[in-house]
Amino acid sequence: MRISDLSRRSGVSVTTIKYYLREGLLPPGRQTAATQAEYDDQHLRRLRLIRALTGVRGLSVSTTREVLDALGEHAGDTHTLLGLALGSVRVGEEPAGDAPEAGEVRALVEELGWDVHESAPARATLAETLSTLRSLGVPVDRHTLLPYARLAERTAELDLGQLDGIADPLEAAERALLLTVLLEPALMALRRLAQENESARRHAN
Amino acid sequence: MRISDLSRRSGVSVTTIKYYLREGLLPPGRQTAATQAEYDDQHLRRLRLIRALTGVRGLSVSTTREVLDALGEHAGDTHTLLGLALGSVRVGEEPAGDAPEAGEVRALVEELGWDVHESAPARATLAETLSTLRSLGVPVDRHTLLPYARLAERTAELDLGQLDGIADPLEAAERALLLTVLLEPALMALRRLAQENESARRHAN
DNA sequence: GAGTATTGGATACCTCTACTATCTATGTTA
DNA sequence: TAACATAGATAGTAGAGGTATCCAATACTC
Repeated sequence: MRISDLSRRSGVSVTTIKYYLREGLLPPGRQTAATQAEYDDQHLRRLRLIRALTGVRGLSVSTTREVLDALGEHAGDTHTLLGLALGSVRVGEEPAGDAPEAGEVRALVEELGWDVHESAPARATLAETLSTLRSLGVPVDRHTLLPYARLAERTAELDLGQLDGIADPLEAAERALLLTVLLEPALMALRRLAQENESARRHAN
Repeated sequence: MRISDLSRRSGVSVTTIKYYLREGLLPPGRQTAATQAEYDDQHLRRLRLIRALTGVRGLSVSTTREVLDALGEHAGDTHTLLGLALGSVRVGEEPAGDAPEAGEVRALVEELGWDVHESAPARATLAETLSTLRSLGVPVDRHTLLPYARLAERTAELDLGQLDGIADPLEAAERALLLTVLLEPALMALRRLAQENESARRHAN
């Protein structure tokens, strides 16, 4: 398959594909001559994945590259991979600009009895959200978050349940990534609809 | 309060405040002379809100403006307001580029017994996600989403429960907005941590 | 085997977003 | 009254995410 075929079958322009190649999102094709290279179904699949992550979820090109690199490196290690996706990716070490709420997040995690890495970026996200909401006068603390966390546990069970029975580790890793990242807007959309419904119910009384 | 005080107390530079004024994110101050205007605590509050929406949640300036406008217009109408936030805002009419999955989303909503607007943008988000995941070979349908939706119902109950006992309608509207939009990254962070925990549990067996 | 089209690779350019800087006429403050 | 702040206008900037063009080498088409 040449670049024009790849373009036609993916709906992505040749210049954009070249851009992705330059940016290292897409691995180079197999060179058959000085000005010719062969691409295969892996490339097509990767290209669709790129468009899904940048389009649906709005990941930046550089974040997408990190996620895809991690996918390749940790293909056998679904457990590690699950900690890597989303905007809060930061595969390497992060600055960790500690919010004062970090301790409260730790207490929450302890109360939940969760076994999660101390360095998980999601912890910082939680602390930052708590801090921001409080500065705006919204009273939230770990007791507010606890019931949400219990629901998150059940969500995670559903997520992991969907990976059962996938033998190929690369495929399992890729599916984990897709379910984690691409399902996010869908879950938020469901929440929005549920809020509307719940609001209607309450006003009906 | 003059613009420099507003800047100092909010941590936002004077030039950026001027930019927000120009863009209509921040209402103009009360003019006291040709080159002087007074700002008050409302402006400070609004400014903090702007930074929270654009910073934490990453909303664009134009989306933020739409959300804030909606906040003012529908202050008394929390029910309507709840349908407006997030990246999928689109307060006005949207193009509605129907995915073929729209019918499936309708069936799901019906099965759930939810009372939600036919035009809710979250429906399109769901349909688009289904479509994208399928094109990548992930088998998802409304039966997959149903248990997630049940959890979303319980999340929405928690959300709405936090608005109880707020008398002032503008305040209730603002809090609804904050909880809907700013809690999103936190909920996704909880899900990530829960996934990690669940993954660890399963591997321990 | 000639002529036309396509390709990989390099470089320049473009559009949009979110600011940032500068200028001017007017005000305020010490 | 001199130094400094302010509103409002206009222009400039940096980064992201492409897009367009050029070139020499190669591949199909007759």
